[in-house]
Amino acid sequence: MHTDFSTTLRTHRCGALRAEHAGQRVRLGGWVHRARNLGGLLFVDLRDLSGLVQVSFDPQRTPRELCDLAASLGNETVVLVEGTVVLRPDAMQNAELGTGQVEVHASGLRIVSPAAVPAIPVARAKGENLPAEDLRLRHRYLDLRRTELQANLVLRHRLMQVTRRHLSERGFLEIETPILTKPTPEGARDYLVPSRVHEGEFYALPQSPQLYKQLLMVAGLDRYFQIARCFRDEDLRADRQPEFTQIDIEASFIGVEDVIALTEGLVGALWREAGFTTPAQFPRMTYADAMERYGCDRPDLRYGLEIREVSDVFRDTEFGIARTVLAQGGRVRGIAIPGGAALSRKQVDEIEAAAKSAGAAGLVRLKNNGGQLEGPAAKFLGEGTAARLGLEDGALGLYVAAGDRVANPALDRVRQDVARRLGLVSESDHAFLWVTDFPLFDRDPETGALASVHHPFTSPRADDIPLLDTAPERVRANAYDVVFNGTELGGGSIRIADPALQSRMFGLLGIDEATAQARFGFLLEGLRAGAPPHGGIALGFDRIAMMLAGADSLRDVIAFPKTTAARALFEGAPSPVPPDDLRDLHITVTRPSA
RNA sequence: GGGGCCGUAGCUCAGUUUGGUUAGAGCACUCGACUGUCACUCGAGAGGUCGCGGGUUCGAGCCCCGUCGGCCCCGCCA
Repeated sequence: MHTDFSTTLRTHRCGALRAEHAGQRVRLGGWVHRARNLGGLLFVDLRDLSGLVQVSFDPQRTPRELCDLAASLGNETVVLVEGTVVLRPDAMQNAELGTGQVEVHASGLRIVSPAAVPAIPVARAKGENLPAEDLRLRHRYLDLRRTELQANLVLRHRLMQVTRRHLSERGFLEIETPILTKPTPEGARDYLVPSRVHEGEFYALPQSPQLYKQLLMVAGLDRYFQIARCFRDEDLRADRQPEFTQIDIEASFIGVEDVIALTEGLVGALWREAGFTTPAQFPRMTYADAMERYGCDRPDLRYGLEIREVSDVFRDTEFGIARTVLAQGGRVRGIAIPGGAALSRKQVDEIEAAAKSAGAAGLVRLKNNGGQLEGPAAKFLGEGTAARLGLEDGALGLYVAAGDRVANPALDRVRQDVARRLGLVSESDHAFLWVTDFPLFDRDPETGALASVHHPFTSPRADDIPLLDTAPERVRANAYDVVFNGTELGGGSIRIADPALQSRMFGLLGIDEATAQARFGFLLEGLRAGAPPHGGIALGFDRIAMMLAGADSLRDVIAFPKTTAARALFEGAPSPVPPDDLRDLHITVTRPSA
C-alpha cells in the first residue's frame, strides 16, 4: 500500500500523522473541517481524504498575523499549513481520532481558496440527520466530502482493482465493447441515441455487452471480462439505477461447473478485500427446490421458515377454502413459525396484508396454544393435526391455499416479513447460494406464449433437449444465479454454440427467421463461423459494493447517481436541447396537447 | 402507469390533530467575550414566498383541488 503522499506542496496527508512523526516539520493541505477559538488559543481541524488532524495556533509561539488569519477561517476553506508535529500531553489526547496523540503547531498558513458557507453541512453535529437526499445530490461535491461516502468510493475502487487482478491472473482479457450499439427489441427499454449522419436511425446504449462478449468467444479471445457500464430505461428503486456497472465475464471451452468455481473465487476475493470471509464453495439449490421451499428464486438462507406443503392435512375436511382450491388442483402450503403465537393479532393482520398485496386471497392461521389448535380452520381439523403440521406448542402456522403462481410470491413475502418481525435476520451473517437449473422458458399465463427466463442465447440442458418440442416449459437451462442474503448478485448461463439450435430457439420464442436475422443476424452469422462452447456470468458491481460498504442505497456507492425519477440533480440532466441541435439530428419533439 | 410518505430559516426539525396575537428551537452564519479545546463555552444579532398555483373562510403553515420535487413500494427491469 502506497503511503508516501508527499508532493511539492505537502509532506504528508493530514490523517497520517502519528506519535512517530513528533518533532518533524510538516506541510499539509486540506479543508478547514471545524475551528475552535478559545480566545487567543485556536484549534483548526484540518481534513483531507485520509482524515483529520488538529492544528493549533497559540499566541505565545505563533506570530500575531498568523493567529488573526487563522481566526478568520471559515469552514471548508482550503489551506496550506506549515508546522511542527508535537506529541500532545496525556490529558489532551483524543482517542477518537487516528491522529489524536499529536497536533501540529502552526508556523505558516496560506489560504488557497476561501469557501462559501456550505449549502449543506460537511461537519455534522453528533446525532444530526443527514440533509435531504435531493440536497445531497444537488451539492454532491459537498456530500462527497463526508468520510462515509469517501470510504465507500475507496472501497469501490479496491473492489474494482481486485476484480481486475483476480481475472487478469486467470488469463481473462479486459476488452471494451461499444457504448453505441444496436437497439434490442426485447427486454428492458433502451436508451436511444439519434444518428446525425443517418437520418431517422438510432443507436442504443447497451443493456449488457451480451452479444459482443459471445462474438469475442467466436473470435477466439478465449477469456474476456469487462467492468461494463450498462443502461436500462426502466423505473428506479433503491437498488436500481438507469446506468449501472456489471462485472461481465465470458469464457470458452467451459461448462457450468467452471463458471461456478470461477465465480466463487472472484466473490471470495471481493469479500476478503472488504474484510469478510466466504466459504470455498457455496451451497447449491435447484430452481424447483428454491420455489418449493422458499417461494422465490433467490431465497435468503440466513433463517429457516421453510415452506411445507400440508395439502394432505386439509384433504377430505369440510374447510371450504381448502376444499375448493384442492379440487381445482391447487395446494395448501405454508410456514410453521416456532414461537409465532406471540405475534399479536395486529401483527398477523399486517403480515396477511403483505401476502394479499402479493396476490394471495388471505392466510389460514393456526396456532398451537398448549397443545390446543386454535384458529378459524381448527374446528375442521382432527386430533393430532398440530403434529402433522409441525406446529409445536407456541407455534403459529400461516398457510396459503392457491396455485403455486399465487402462493409462491405470497409465501415469500410472509417468510421475509415474519423473519424481520421476529428478528431472525442477522446482518452479520453471509449466506451465499447458487440457484441452478432454471427453466429455459416461462409461459405467459394470458397469451400462452413462451418467453426466455434468462435470455434467448441460453442453452438447454442436454438431457432436456428432447422436451423442446413436446413440453418446452419443462426444459431446464444451463443457467445459474448466485445469491447473497436474499439478493441476486448475478447470473449467467452456458450459451448456445450451435447455430441450428439457436435458430430453433428463436422459433420456439415466436421469432421468425426474418426477424431473428434483423435483430440478431450478426450473432447467428458468428455462430455459423465456428463457435466454441462458451458461457459466463454478469455480477452486479454496484450492488456488491453497496452490500460490502454496508450502504442502504446504491446512490451511496456511486459518485454521481440519478434520482428515482432518473434525473441527475447536480448537473441537471436530462435537459432540453436547442432547436438547431434537434434539427441536425432530424428529431422533432411533440408534446401531448393540453 | 398505480399506491404510500415527505416538503416550514442555509441545514436538521417542532408547530398542522381542534384554522385565530408578531411562525419557534438546535446547528450554521455575523458581532462580542473567553489561552487546552476536540459537537469548546457564554452573550447578542441577522436570517422565512411555511415547495408552487388556485379555492373555501372574517381569517389558512394548518382545510379542499391541482401542480412540482424527493424518497419507498407495485407494475416494469429478456
